[in-house]
Amino acid sequence: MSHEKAHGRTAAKATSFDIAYRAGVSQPTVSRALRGSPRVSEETRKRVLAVAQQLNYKVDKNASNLRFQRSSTLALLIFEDPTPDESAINPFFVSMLGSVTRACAQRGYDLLVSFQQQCGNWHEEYEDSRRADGLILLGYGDYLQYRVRLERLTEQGTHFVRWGAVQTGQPGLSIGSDNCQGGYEATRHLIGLGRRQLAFLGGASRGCPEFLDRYRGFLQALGEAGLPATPDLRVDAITTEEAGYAAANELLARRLEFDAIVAASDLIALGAMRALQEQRIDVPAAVSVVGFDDIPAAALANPPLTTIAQNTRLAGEVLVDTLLRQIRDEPVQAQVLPTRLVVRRSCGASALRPDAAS
Amino acid sequence: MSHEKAHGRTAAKATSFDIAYRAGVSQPTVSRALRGSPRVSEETRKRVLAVAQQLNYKVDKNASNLRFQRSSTLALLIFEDPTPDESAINPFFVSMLGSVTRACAQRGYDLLVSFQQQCGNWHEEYEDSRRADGLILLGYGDYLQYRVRLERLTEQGTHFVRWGAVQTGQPGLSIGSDNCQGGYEATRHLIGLGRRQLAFLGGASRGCPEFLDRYRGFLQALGEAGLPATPDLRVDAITTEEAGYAAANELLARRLEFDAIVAASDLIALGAMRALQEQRIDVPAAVSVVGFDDIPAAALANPPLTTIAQNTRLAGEVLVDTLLRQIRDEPVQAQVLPTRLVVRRSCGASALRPDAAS
DNA sequence: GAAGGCCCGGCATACGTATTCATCGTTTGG
DNA sequence: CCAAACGATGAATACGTATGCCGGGCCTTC
Repeated sequence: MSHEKAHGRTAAKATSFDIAYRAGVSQPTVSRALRGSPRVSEETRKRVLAVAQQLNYKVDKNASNLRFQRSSTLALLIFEDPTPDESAINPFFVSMLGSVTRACAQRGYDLLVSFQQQCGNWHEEYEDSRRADGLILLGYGDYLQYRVRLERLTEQGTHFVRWGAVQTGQPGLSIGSDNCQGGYEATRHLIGLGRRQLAFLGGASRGCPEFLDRYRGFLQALGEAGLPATPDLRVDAITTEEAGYAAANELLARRLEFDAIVAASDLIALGAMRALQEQRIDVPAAVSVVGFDDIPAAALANPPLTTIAQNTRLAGEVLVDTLLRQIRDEPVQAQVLPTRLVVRRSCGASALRPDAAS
Repeated sequence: MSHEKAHGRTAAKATSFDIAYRAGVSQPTVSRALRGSPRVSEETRKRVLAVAQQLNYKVDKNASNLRFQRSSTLALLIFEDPTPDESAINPFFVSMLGSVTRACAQRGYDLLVSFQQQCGNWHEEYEDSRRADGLILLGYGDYLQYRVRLERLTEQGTHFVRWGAVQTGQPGLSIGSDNCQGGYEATRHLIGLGRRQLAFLGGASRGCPEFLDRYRGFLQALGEAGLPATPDLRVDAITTEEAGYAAANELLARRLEFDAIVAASDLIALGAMRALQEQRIDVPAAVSVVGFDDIPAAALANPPLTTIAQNTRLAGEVLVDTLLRQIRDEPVQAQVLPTRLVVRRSCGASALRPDAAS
């Protein structure tokens, strides 16, 4: 009956030996009883469980993991371009983080989260030391040295999945949204609203394959509609609000006619809207704007931003499931997830004309 | 020289015994050499390190933790009111997450992240099973059952720190911003701009102590300026954009004069701005708005939102350091962190008159 | 009535590391 | 020249769990 609650601090955590002693059985029997082995009688199991609960016993994860040669933990590594403000995390990644976290929890895995500078020897730190059974890599890749690292990971037999553009020849396994489809849908929507002179903001110069795919979709939609692709209506930008602002101003400085902007990300789109509004250009009356990602700020913007939503919830689950399958040596494959057009006011769908909704 | 890189998958990870064998020493010597014990000669150490590097050896965290009876891991538990969209995480918590993550990494600790439903037996799951050495609790507390849990944690001797309002009589240790000071600064700023009829959006009915403190600061500033506190100019709201929108509409429905709104959080403020703009009420010309938290969307809003910034970077460090001290049984104490007024356009500082900046 | 099968549970051990204690060889002081 | 001190290393063991193997009862069956 003595609960061993010392004065303020519990003396020592109960072990399976303690349970065994009080239940009048051996330690292996305790282990079997708790793990539901059929080799222990129902009566004994009940007794053991009762004692375990009474002593507030919990299996020591370290010992258990050591025995099992695993960690029942996954690691989520988020790569970001070094930002001035360390706490400003790309909102899209945040959404993924929440989704991955929940997917892990549902499957009985813990999740280790780490933000990585582009440098550093992260590739050695996690699975090698058995802190995690596998890695989830999140980030727009700087494909120069990044790729080399991925190759080392595969060499070492590390289990990992990567979020990003699905390309052939990539080392390792990639899961990503159908960026091309997303860019296509966004563009087609604008064309359906009567827009004819479309600009694209978001770069390929840094080689971000996601943005490149979105641009491909943009071009495809233009082509299908018989509209010309004007190279000068495309401006480079990385995915920050400031870059979007600068890109839009650059676009304005070129003094070309345009009545719509497809931005490669919501942050770019928001920056662009700010630039337009500063110049008293009405969104959406004069220029329609569409973003990509559906970050929280998109819905809060003024006007609310039409955008292409990525299914982060599904993405998290697919990432985790794929990784777990890989860990269990089951067959796995790259996967492309569908996107969804979210119509809000920045494209002027209601103001212009309500057709062309698919 | 044989690297043991099998075909695609490394046969088995190297252990300290493998290193020992190849270096011609015993396993304990390897351990000592790697941990920098002075009891091993410099020559032996070099030999061991060389072999370890060659075999890509990493200390097995599970075994090491088992031996040390710790996990070198902290757990961050984020509590949220159940939201419809699971991936919509309160942006302020996200900022804290980033900060805590970095603070942990700097101190050699791993971070386990978990989002918690308000129910569930999380309090038993982490430290009891040695998955984490301590807990960081983040969330606006529902202080009904929440408090009971905290008391159980202290009873069990679990190490934890809580982010939130610092109150006497709280079980456990709390770190939080000076919410009262923040509310005071925000209000005084508005008064300094000539505003005289100030409304407050954000509830105390649900007993959120943070909001209550912000309201106290609001009242204090009003009192000092000799302005009356009109009870009807206060509307309840939880911290979502929708709640802010609803609260502002409720306020408008009361048909009272007001020329400024102090919102208990940025999300509430953004919702309120949306409601005002829908009614063609100009922000900041007709009504100044101030928020609280400085979430990313605040800067992106139109007009950009004046707000009270919490020092999340400092907060993360203090949380982690305090927790680590507590784990090491060093003396610790609750701490209140300063806030900072961030002036943007929603309060009309530039438009009205540029005085009263402190 | 004896042999075999089955059900339960205990004994021994392995997982990989870090520390305590003992050992062995060497150096130094008397 | 011997003893004591010292420095470097190895042997043994503990951390807590999970499982292979074995043994002891009890029931069944011929």
